[in-house]
Amino acid sequence: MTEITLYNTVTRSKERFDPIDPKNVRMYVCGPTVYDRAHIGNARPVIVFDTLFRLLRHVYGEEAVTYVRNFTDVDDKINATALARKEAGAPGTLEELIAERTDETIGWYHADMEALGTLRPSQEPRATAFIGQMIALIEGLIAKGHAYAAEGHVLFRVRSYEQYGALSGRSVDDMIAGARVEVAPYKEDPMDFVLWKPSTDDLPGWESPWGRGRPGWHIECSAMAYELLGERFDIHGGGNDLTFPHHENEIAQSKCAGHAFANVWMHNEMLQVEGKKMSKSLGNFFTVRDLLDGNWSGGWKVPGEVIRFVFLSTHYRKPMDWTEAKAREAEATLTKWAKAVDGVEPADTVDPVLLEALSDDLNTAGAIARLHALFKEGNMASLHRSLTLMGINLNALVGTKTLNADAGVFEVGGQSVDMIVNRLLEERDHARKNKDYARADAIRDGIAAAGIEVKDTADGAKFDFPPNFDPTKLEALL
RNA sequence: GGCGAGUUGGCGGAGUGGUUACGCAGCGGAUUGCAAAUCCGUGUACACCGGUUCGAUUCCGGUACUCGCCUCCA
Repeated sequence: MTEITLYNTVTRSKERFDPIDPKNVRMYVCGPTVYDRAHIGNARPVIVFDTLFRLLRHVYGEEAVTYVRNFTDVDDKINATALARKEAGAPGTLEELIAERTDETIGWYHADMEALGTLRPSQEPRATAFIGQMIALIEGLIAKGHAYAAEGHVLFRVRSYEQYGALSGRSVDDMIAGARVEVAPYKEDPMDFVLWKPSTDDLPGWESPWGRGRPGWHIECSAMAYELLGERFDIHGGGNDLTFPHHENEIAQSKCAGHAFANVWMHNEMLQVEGKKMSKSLGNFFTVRDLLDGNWSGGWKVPGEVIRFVFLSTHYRKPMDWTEAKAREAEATLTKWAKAVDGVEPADTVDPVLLEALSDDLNTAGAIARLHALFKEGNMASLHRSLTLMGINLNALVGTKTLNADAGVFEVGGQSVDMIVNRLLEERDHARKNKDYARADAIRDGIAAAGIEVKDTADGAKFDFPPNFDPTKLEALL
């Protein structure tokens, strides 16, 4: 049995992973709040934990691993989005808005994440399907003195849980000294956080012992993890920004409810773009869809496999910088490998060096170094198998773009650009055959002036349209 | 202010108490009408200051800088 080592935030060290039950390995990862498209920062935990999911399935068997990732579909931001849409006169109820994002077949989230080569989790619960369980959990906490109702709210009594702060390494007193905690009149203590809050008639709400209301954010995950994975499970994951308060609060709620909860806590580091925190004001905020569609500062369509590869090239516990240069490099590497493994059957067994790297706290960068080595050794069957294990499917990258691809949208003088370039390249071919290299190079240089690079391959001349392509320059050649 | 993470060659990015990471770029060569692609070869870097040690980039302490969290942002 392959030994897996994982870094546990609780102990701040790498530990050997010992599943509670090797035939039933359980992992919970906090999923998205579906108020908008997933941005590329959201994609990091999705890719990281998908890679872990694949590794666990490889080691313990596909049927032995349960991976739960929730949708938070009750939240103030969602309400705000729905309200904004209503005020703009756009059709669609709140429920339709949520479905647009989460639906199994048409939802944005699945479409975007699957483009990144991620498997569907075993279960993807929506928080609103577990309101009853949340209420039961809250009632239990009240009965044990860990929570109290006040003015339609129910609050968790943080001081009643001595271990509070253990995960994030901070003390309650220090946090209060930070003076940024919300002080509401109904709170016994400034640190107490909301388990349940009242809803007005125009907001989503459910009947409860404390009146019509909706759950707080943290209780959702405690309730769903307990319901779907049991009172004790193996791994709980999420972004490092969730460590506090979200995960700290989950632990407090679940432990006080009498659950052992998660053994290992894993957190991925944050992502930046071109060296800066992603933000709309800096113009470096992209959704996954923006990248896939070429609607970002790089201006070109980044294949999902390339996005995945860029993410995997940095260890998950280190800050990662998304840059166009990295995306270019990744694309070049994957294109090279795609040609190499095209038509090659994957090996039956996984390369042990690669598996060892992945098993060492998901050392994906080390694993990629091994991929390079396999390529250099010419072991394409093993390379293919390794890529598959890491969720990198290169089928979409096989073959270069040829003359007719993506070209029809440009027109010069009423003729489509692919027609023009095709004709010019035919003329160039003719010139080359007649050893009229001056004419051949003049044509290539002319096309290059428009930003199109022409390369001769074994299958004839090929070219790509770069982002700075300027079709008007072709007029000089007509 | 409190807590935490990080600082590796031109760039990206692993790892290790003493031996080449790896990739990209660059440089040299092969091949090619010329380019491109491909192939071969080529690079002793680990923020700073102390300490431990026979020996530290790797362990310990401090300094500087960067970043994150402390606001229901992955």
